[in-house]
Amino acid sequence: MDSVFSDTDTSCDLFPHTDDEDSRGSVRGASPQPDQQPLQQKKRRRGRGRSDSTAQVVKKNRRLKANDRERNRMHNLNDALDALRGVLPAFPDETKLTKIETLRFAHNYIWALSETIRIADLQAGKTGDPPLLLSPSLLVEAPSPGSDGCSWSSSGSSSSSSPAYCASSPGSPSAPEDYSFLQQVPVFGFRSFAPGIY
DNA sequence: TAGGCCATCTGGTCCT
DNA sequence: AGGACCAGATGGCCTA
Repeated sequence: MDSVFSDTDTSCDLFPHTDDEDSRGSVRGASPQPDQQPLQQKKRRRGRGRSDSTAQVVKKNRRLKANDRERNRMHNLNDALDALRGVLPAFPDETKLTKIETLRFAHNYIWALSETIRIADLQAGKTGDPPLLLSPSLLVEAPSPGSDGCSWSSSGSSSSSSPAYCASSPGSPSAPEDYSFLQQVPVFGFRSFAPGIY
């Protein structure tokens, strides 16, 4: 009963007809423009139907092009988000992260990795040994750094300060040697590792 | 069935 | 002028 319009109800395709009444608002009705209606009425009163309709067609075409660009823009954004999901630790049975979860998880993951590097550097400084390489077991299924152009160096900006929305993050090791927060990722899954921002 | 997530449309604003 | 970016609105789909 519901779907009078299919899920792909892109009005671009469904409303090719150039109706004078301009089906705007009949379906969407998103933002009722109080100014628009009087304007149209004013134009209509002038009786220049032909030129006005061409203006409307031009306007409509511009809108359709803008819609298309906006759609592509959002698709690009989603592609970037998918790429980000791809470099995050993943598990087959884990459901796909939502957009906000992906961003939060990536943020916390980067923070955890930089913490690991910072701690390793600290330990290396104490012992005089060369800096420890990250054990693969620490970064469970983590992507190989730099394999996708990511710069992985700590670059001196080892901000150990977890951002405000990471304060309650499980990725806050209680002890300097405690790396378990990274290993917890597969244990508890992403959603526990991607805490809310609040 | 309610709520969350998502895609799309749309108008406004800023930038080139 | 046209494109990019943004935020609000809307409706569909899915899951608990």
